Amino acid sequence: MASKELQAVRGMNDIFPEESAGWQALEGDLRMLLALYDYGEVRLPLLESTELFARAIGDATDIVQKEMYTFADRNGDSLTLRPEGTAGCVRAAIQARSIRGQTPRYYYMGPMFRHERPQKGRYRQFHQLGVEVFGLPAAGTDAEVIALSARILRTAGVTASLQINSLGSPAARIHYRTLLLDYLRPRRGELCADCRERMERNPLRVLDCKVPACQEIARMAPHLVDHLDEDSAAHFASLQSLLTALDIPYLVNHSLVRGLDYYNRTVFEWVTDALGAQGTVLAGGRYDGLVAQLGGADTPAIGFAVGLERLLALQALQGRGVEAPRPLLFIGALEDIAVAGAWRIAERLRDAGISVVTGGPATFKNVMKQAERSRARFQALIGAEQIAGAALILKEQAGEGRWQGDPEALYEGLRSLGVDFPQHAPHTVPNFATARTSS
RNA sequence: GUGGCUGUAGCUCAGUCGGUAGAGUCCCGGAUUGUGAUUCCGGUUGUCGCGGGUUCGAGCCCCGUCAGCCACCCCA
Repeated sequence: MASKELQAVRGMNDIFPEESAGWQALEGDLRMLLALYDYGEVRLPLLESTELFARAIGDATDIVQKEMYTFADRNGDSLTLRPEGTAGCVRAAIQARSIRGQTPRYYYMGPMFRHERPQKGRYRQFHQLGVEVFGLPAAGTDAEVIALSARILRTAGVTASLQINSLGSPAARIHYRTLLLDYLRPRRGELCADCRERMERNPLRVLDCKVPACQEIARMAPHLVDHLDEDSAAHFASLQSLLTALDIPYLVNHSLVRGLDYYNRTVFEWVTDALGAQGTVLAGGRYDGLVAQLGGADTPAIGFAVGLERLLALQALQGRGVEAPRPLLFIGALEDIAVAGAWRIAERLRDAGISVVTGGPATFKNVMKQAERSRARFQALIGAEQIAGAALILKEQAGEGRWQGDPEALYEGLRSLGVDFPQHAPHTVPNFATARTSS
């Protein structure tokens, strides 16, 4: 009896080999870049206590208000699938006491979850690379973190533009907020309904409303950067001169305020108009108060996150595809009697690091079709004749290369056609690993 | 959470006024071939996204629902 076909949860995607090859290439490039800046990977739980996100991100934010996957554990605890990575990373750093007297640079890569309506560049399960630096308050750190973000985009081959702003100290922000409200209140009637709502919840958000009338009002509003505390103003000025020195072009966007409560001073975003409404590909900022707020020692920090789906989408748009890896050799058995011999040869070649895909037994024509479909660089067919001692033909599928000889000597045949050994070798180094293992 | 568009074969798509499920491609088996060709024969291409309703009769009309896409909101 046929039952209803099961399908993935809305907004959660399966990634098959044609695509995962591109993911792996990107992830590999990212890890290489992170090593250049001495970042170490932290692998964090996908699930945290709901309270962590409520405290870190802010009770009034959209993420906490309506976008979290929250449910009760069997013992009644409220748990939440992480909607972003910073909160969990800070919690982990505090818990491990890893930031006492240290200045670690961490990164993590993996899925995040937000219950929003899916659309282009926005999914309910999506993937981010996040980086966080602890214990370094100076603007030089901000500049280096932004330089890393620029290098990531450059290496990925995507073009986007950098926007920066400063939110100042929490006190300066509160002061500015009252100034802004004083400015907005007489013009309340000209604002859209959303913005009248924003005036109550988060007045800074009025500044980047898309409604023309609101933009008009926002353009004349007092600028946050004109009302920074002295230290934050100096910090921001220092950052700008460092970016200039590093040849990183940027634009100061006075309406860039970010959606999470924990930011202070530097905030930045790399944006593009190539992805429809989801233009932010990488974003982050400084969050000097969060570690203390979550119970750790007072520790400055800064970080950012890149959306991997958006990065890959931009790469695809800009023609930077990655071809799925193909096997080196196809070995096809023609008759049943040839299977054992063919499989044994395949295993021996794999011992030598050669990637081999097998096919058959089937008719000659169909084995040839399988060979073509395998996308292997070389093919060799083994039939009853070869088992009985006849020579085997090794040929290059898309080229002219040919070799003929004993099936047992296929290794030599491949070498004579210019194949280097091994193609794949294990990465683990036994001596090093055992020396460091303590448990 | 709100709105618009779209769901028919593995894939790309037709389907008229409501009247018996279509094309191309791909795939599988076979004949010829005897190191990827051509030709020929045969086969599956399907709960028309799902569930109701109207009707003698629904792929088509109505309601609901699910999914995808796009936009709002918001964000990576």
